[in-house]
Amino acid sequence: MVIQKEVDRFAGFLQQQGQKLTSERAALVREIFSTHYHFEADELLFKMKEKAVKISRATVYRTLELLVKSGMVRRVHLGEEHYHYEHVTGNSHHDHLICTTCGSVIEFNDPGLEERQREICANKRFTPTFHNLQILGVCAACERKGEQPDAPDRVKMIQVAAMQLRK
Amino acid sequence: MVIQKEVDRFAGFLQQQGQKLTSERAALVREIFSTHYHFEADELLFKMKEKAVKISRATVYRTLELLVKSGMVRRVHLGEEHYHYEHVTGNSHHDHLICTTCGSVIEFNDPGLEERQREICANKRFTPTFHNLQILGVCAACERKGEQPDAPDRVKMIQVAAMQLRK
DNA sequence: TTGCAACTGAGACTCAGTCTCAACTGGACA
DNA sequence: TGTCCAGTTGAGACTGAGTCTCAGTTGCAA
Repeated sequence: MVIQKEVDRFAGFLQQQGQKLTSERAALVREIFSTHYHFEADELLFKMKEKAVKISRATVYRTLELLVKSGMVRRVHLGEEHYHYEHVTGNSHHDHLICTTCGSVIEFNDPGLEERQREICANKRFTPTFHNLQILGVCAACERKGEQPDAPDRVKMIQVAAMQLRK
Repeated sequence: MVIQKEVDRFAGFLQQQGQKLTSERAALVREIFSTHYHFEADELLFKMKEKAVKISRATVYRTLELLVKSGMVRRVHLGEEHYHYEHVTGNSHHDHLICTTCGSVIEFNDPGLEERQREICANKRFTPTFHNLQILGVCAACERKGEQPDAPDRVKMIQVAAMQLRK
């Protein structure tokens, strides 16, 4: 099973660091790699509570940090909000088109763009390690519907749920 | 004087909105357009206190919002931290190379890169309105010195100052 | 068993940014 | 002048994402 492979990969990383794979950490890895691609820390916390898996906020953040360290998860800024995370499958770096109307995120990878960036860095004698490109705009579906920009329902829902969790 | 031109431009925008140019707003515009290019809200607050100009945190944020609305200032993410702002002179859009060692920010504008992005959007039937590209890495000076990544002193200094301000 | 390091949850804390509200300002009008 | 009123201000409370602390738990090796 693909997800188990990711759990094992994480276990290997932890072992290297003299750390352990606990049931909480395994559950988080499974959740991250099974259902969603881009997610927020609070969203993850909410999903775990929903599934009656008892995990604290601190553990979620701690595990995300370890996953980022291991290279299995990446921290990204989507639009102007707080952090989002995305899991990394293989080595495929990609960038994001973000619809400001419905909040949907389209990923893309363009070798030409990457090559041009390398040239720019070379010209400026800058050694790049990572880059982050977001293009904000309106997706084809919203363009057709002619909808006005608004906070997407999914985001609102998660925010409300997260607030209730904290009480 | 160039700065006065910016103050007048902001006054014109405010008038359009049925709002007024107060001495606090003018002082903030002068500060923003006179000395620094990229700045943080707290850094601005600190500079105003240094100059014995009494302006509250709320007013700083309110004025920044108005400046962003007017198109004279842009909100950007540099690296992984909170918001930064930069003032917009003319229409020159640009992107950022961010040195993770010394924290310096190098701006660049590359028409080829912009063109490639437009092509990608066209392919995906996505209508772009704005984009945001940060390339993280090590600048030439730090590469020469062979320094280790660290939080830049300037940033630390501002953080300490901002904390003391809040007391 | 015991010792010990890694780990956990609960909740306090931090900090950038927002909101609220009473007080102030300055122009319009009587 | 006086007063009305919309726009603005500062002080400080509040919000929410993320971090830190600490006492209790777990699980492995000796």
